[in-house]
Amino acid sequence: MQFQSPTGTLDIYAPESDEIQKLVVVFSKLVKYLGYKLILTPMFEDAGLFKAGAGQNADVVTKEMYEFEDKSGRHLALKPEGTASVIRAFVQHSYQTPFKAWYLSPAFRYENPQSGRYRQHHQLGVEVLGPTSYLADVEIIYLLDRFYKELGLKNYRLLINSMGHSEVGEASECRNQYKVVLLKYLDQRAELLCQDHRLKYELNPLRVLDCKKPDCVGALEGAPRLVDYLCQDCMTHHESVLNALSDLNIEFENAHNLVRGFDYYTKTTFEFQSTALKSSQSAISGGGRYDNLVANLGGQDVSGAGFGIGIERLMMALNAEEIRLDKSEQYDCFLVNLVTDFMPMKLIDSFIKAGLRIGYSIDGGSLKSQMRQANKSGADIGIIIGASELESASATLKNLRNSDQFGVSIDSLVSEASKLLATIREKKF
RNA sequence: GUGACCGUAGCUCAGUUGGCAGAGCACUAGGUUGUGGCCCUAGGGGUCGCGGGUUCAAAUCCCGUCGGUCACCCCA
Repeated sequence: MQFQSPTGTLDIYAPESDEIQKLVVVFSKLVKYLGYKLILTPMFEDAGLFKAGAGQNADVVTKEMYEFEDKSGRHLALKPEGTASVIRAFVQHSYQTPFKAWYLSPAFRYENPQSGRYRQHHQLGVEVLGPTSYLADVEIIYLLDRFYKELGLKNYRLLINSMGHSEVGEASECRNQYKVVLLKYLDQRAELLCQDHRLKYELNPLRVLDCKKPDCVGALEGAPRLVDYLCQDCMTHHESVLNALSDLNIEFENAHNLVRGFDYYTKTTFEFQSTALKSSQSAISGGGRYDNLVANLGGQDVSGAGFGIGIERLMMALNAEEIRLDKSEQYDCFLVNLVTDFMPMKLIDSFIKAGLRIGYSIDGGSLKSQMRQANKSGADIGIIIGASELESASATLKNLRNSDQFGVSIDSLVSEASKLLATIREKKF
């Protein structure tokens, strides 16, 4: 019986996994400079956590969540996004603020796969908990921009908006005031909206802003804009963020209709899009500020901000720009062993201790066959050990770039190999 | 959940009005004692996604199913 991976899931191996490894290393080094610590949280949580977090209006939670009961009837769900778990851990363990964490985590959503959309994908993300200042927003946006630049990504843009603030049941808050205005506007043009929203725009009028259908886009021309209804505090915050980004020479576009899918965002929301991607999923990261989320999940009144990067989408964007992150060959040296009772692991150990990557044929084979393997492996140096070499406690070192070869004693093999490698690389590169 | 297109060797694909399952690349082994890359020769590898139906005969036609790709909703 053969099995295959479930619909919408990916097996990722070299060379793609090499690039992902590299990308994670770049990211983890970068966030380390600003004090972020890695956090590992469970892949599944109480299903209620995500409902309380991302909200009842988020499709990701209401119709796309992998929910199940475990053997003792607990109602669990595979995490559809990264933030809720981190907040839950923060509250549960009473971590101190300012709290800065980064994560690498799979995320699961039961949706129909298409380009850039899978049932399991992977996210790199950060969360900053505690700070209320606009600087937190600026820092995480800076981080993303810096990250993309270090990867060599060029064709991307930053969309940014402010959602205002909105506490449960507080009609006076600026987002709620805007909602009333928008609703009034939509009421007058309901019949112009797309089929979907014509019926359900009242449920969550903000969602209509996000609609890409021509009907809705047309009906929204001249619609009131959220930024114009921000309260003083939200307005100042928003302007401070934008000014700081300008100061940092980080280009952005005001996206008055950018309303992200999770209910928890307040004030800043943003999205980075790849302009190199032709498919309809061009968002390569998204995030924002969430000042009520910690409290909503049972914690103190603690502000927060964070983002998630879709690794698969970032890979697509890198690919579209023809950026290869890890070009290195598999090995520096390749051991060709012709003596079946010579056990090579000791020799291999001495290469590893010297920091040299060494390949060898585990199952042996003819000289020709092992040389072919050496060639394919991309190694610069071949090390041949046969009966005659063993007799004289030596090995043959071969420069695979120009076919020169010479004998060296086993004792000096590692140092001679390093020396030869250095000369080859100096000439070649 | 909805819709369109597509499933033939590890990969990219050809396969005519239904008539013996193919190519290129990749892989393996050789090309005179122990030398890779180019070249030459040979070889291995396919229940034609799976199940049913029509037919003397199905990769080819019909139905179903699973998978993939892309799009909608929504999102990374």
